[in-house]
Amino acid sequence: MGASTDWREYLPEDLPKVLDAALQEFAENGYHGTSIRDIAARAKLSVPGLYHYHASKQDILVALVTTVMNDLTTRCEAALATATTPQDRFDRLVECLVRFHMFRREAAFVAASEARSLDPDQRREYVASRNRVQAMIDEVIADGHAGGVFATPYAKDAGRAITTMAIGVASWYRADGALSADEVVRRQVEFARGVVGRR
Amino acid sequence: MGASTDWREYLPEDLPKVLDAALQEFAENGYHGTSIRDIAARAKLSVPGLYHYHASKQDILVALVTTVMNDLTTRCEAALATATTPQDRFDRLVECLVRFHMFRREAAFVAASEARSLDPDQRREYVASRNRVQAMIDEVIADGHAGGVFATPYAKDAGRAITTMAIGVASWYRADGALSADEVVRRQVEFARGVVGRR
Amino acid sequence: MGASTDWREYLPEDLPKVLDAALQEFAENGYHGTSIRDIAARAKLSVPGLYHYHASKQDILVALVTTVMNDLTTRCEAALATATTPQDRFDRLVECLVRFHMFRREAAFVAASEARSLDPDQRREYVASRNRVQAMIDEVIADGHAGGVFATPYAKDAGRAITTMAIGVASWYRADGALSADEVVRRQVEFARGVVGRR
Amino acid sequence: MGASTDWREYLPEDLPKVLDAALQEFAENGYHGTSIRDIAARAKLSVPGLYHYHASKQDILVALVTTVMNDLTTRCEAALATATTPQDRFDRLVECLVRFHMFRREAAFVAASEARSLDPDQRREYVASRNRVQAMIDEVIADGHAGGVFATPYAKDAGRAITTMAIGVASWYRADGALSADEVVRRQVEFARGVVGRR
DNA sequence: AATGAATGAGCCTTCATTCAT
DNA sequence: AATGAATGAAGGCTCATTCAT
Repeated sequence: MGASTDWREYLPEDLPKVLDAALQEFAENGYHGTSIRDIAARAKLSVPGLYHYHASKQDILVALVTTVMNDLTTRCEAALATATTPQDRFDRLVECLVRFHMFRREAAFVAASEARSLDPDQRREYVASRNRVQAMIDEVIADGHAGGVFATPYAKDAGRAITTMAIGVASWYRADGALSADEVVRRQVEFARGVVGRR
Repeated sequence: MGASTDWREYLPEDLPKVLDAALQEFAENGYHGTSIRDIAARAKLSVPGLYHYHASKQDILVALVTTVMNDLTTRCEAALATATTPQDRFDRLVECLVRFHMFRREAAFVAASEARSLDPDQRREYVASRNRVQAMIDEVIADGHAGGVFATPYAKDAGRAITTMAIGVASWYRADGALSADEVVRRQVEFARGVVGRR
Repeated sequence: MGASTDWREYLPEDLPKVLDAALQEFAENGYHGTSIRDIAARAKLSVPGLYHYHASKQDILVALVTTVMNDLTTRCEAALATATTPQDRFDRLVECLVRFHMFRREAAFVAASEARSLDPDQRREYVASRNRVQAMIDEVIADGHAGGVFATPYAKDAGRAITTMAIGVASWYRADGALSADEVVRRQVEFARGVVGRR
Repeated sequence: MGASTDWREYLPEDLPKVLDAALQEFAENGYHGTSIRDIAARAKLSVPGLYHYHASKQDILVALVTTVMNDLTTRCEAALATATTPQDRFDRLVECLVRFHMFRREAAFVAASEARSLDPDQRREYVASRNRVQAMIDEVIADGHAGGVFATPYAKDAGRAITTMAIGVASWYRADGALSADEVVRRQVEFARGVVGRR
């Protein structure tokens, strides 16, 4: 399978059952609103059974966030890999961000909203990860501006606006919504293009 | 004081000390991550002293969210009140949303992120409130499109994208940042204009 | 009004409003199940307003129990005062006990059930009071047996059985029940006579 | 072991340690006067250790009351089972009631005095249970009256008086008292016989 | 005489976590 | 590998009581 298509493909998430259970619970009630017993119950495990897989509640959040961010980073890199023109790179990266927040809804949402519940060290790693993705889009926009393609000279602000929009998609998108996934993507990309402007 | 300028003015937030303390704590650690003792300590009160003012932890969150949403709604209505052309209405509403999320940062953030921690009834009220604001922007965009001013036919999607962006500002804006407040507003309005497009 | 009829007469209880409120609450929920706020609310007083009348919650219970026991003792003495024959003394004393537990239902019940919630000193006084009444009936029965009127040689056991029965009346008697008060009294006296036996 | 003697036999109560601890505490200080910490301490458990066995303080009371009432009901039925004549049935039932309140002193006392601390549903069940026992004695007395054995036509009132007396025994009986257990029983049965009268 | 505000101590319950079996 | 039993710490909340006004 070519790397150029990989980043668009979303198989049903295949998390270990503990992480899957934790993901659902964290998405619904937040990290602090979820007890280890809630997770164990959802995973159909006894509490000590759960500790067999993970050393602590924090450890579960870390595993989850790490998995999500790795997935996102890998896909973003793949999305950029095969594109050459700034416009192409921009379009693909935005599409990648949007798709990720559509098809990895809960995971993306939990990572974004529960990052603050991470212990300092892990939070730093998360932030670094986020920043890496943010840097990709900032750079693409700056390049596009330098290349006379994008109007906005505020690459960083525009980049932040665009990632914010993409993250927001995780809050409302449902697979069974009125629009097809591709149409949702198309519109979001169009909005993002509007943010950077044409020259 | 003219109603037309009111919505731009942000005096230092003047919450009762308990609500102020709760606001800071919720903003930093979330509703479930904050204990009633944390709030009492920050408010320099004993725990029962706190219960003298509020019947429960949930009650505090409700008071907070209600205050925020009333403030936001009132300002948005004021922002629209004196404007007539679609473009003007759009610009003012976006400016209003952005300013609110800049100068009522914590409150806006807490309302948005802890709505899920509200009891069902209060959550419904919050959602209704949110929807009222959302309807304002959707309508302005739809009007602008009908009037040949805005390019996008996707009023609802664009509206959602724009409020998402505005909410996002609450996550990073700091009064002591590099840009002046007015410059931040200017750029965000420009991005929002890009989302709906010119015709 | 002659002392000989006094002990049969029960005007509507005329307790100070705080004691009355406390009485109802203690009767319904017990001393430990009642909060000072419950009492204040029922008495339509603020909490400090209540402390204006009584130094403590315990103080209220003491006032209540003391009042009840004084009333009971006085009535029992009055009931015995005008009677001469053992049978007469027995009948009147039993009638007095029964009536008291009918018409001072809550008070008698609270005194009996919450004596254990009294501080040691007050508890001792209560017990002494109870014992005084108990001694009256025991003595009457013993006299009756010595005089060849009552069959039972177990004055103390019979006395205890009879007071127990009388106290029990407070648990079920209602002024609006099927039987007239006098009929209830008549039957209870008959049972008591059965306990001591005829000779 | 013959069913006919079973109901007279009282082995040392063999409650689970938590229930046993709760029983002693409730007997001494009442339900509301007892804290979960008191129970845990007496049971030599930590507080959460206690919650491993029971879901709540109320749950403990329910378990206790249910156990007591089942025991009482079973014994009363057994006591009646082998008797045929009204007098025999009466004697045995009274003996059974008295013995129960002697040898299950605390439990019987707690059930009777803390029924009001039960949640409404459980209270209803308790009352139903009590009523079942009450109905047994009422019926026996009524039968005896109909059969010309007992004088009293007031079966229900007499029944109530007798159960009241029996319950009262729980308040004062001590195994190390002056009288033998059998003598206590004998006297109480004699009193009860007096209440219903001979014909 | 009466009240709003306040508190130390304690309430029942649940937390994340561990350990013997 | 899996579970029942256990715990120190902390959760939200209420207690009886006091004091400034």
